Amino acid sequence: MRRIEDTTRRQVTFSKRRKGLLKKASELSVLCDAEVALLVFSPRGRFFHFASAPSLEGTIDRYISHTQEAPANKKPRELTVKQKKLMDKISQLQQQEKILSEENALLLDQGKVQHAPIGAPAREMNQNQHVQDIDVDTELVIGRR
Amino acid sequence: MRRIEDTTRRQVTFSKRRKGLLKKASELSVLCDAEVALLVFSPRGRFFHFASAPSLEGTIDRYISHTQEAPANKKPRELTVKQKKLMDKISQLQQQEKILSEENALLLDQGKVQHAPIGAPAREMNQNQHVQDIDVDTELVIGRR
DNA sequence: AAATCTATACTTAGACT
DNA sequence: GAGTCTAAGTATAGATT
Repeated sequence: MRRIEDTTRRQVTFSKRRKGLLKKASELSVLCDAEVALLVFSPRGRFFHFASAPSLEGTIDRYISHTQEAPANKKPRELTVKQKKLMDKISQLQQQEKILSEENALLLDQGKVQHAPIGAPAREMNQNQHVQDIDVDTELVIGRR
Repeated sequence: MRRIEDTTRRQVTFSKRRKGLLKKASELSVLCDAEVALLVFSPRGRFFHFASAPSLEGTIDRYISHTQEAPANKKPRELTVKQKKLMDKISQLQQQEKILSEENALLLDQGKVQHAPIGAPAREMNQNQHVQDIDVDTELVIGRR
């Protein structure tokens, strides 16, 4: 099976098979109670799709969630530099969050009890400021239309 | 055309038609030089897919870019699904951090207490549950483990 | 580009392994 | 669950409008 070289024949075949594929996708979802999403870009960039769920985005989101639950096959070597930066940012934020949580817990404790717990005061408060800001453009976050 | 009620028949049909659908998706992409992505969730949540492009996420990204109309809004053309997830996670963490910071400031002000030593385990601080946890695979984090 | 027609190839339900 | 077989139904290439 090869690409159809004749442009006219290819376009006609694309139209016919696309229609058939969409129909079969629909049938699978109905007969078998499956959630099906189909995305097709023509060679010239026109977009066609089918989604059995109320929205295509819904199924895409489900896929995204699904992949998050399967961490086993992820390889760090596939990551782009940008993604590394984002994950460093996450690490940093998680660290800050941990520090703030601990601090809050202690403050709450002090409020109830009359004195601070007798723990080793390892760090100072303004240690928080020492966490370097990683310059990730979080303006980009929106993403889901 | 209706859902097949008999469980065994439905499962067999799902298996057969799924295979046929994936094949036809592949054929369309090859014969007509189209970019095709197919996502299928079985009734029990198992995931199957086909992608003619190197990755399913690539086609999803193309769709996302495609739906982003306005050029006025500077949209990331190359935003991958992974990056989307990471940035969602960052948003979430930033939100949590803000909440914690405010709470912290409030506690300091109210109690007029000294800076607390850091390091005690955080307890009973998880009233912040209204921030929904986005399940990003932080196993991917590099160089922090 | 799309609709119709038709011969043929392909897919598939059901039964069985 | 997956592979095989087969009859019957379906999809589709090519021609035509």
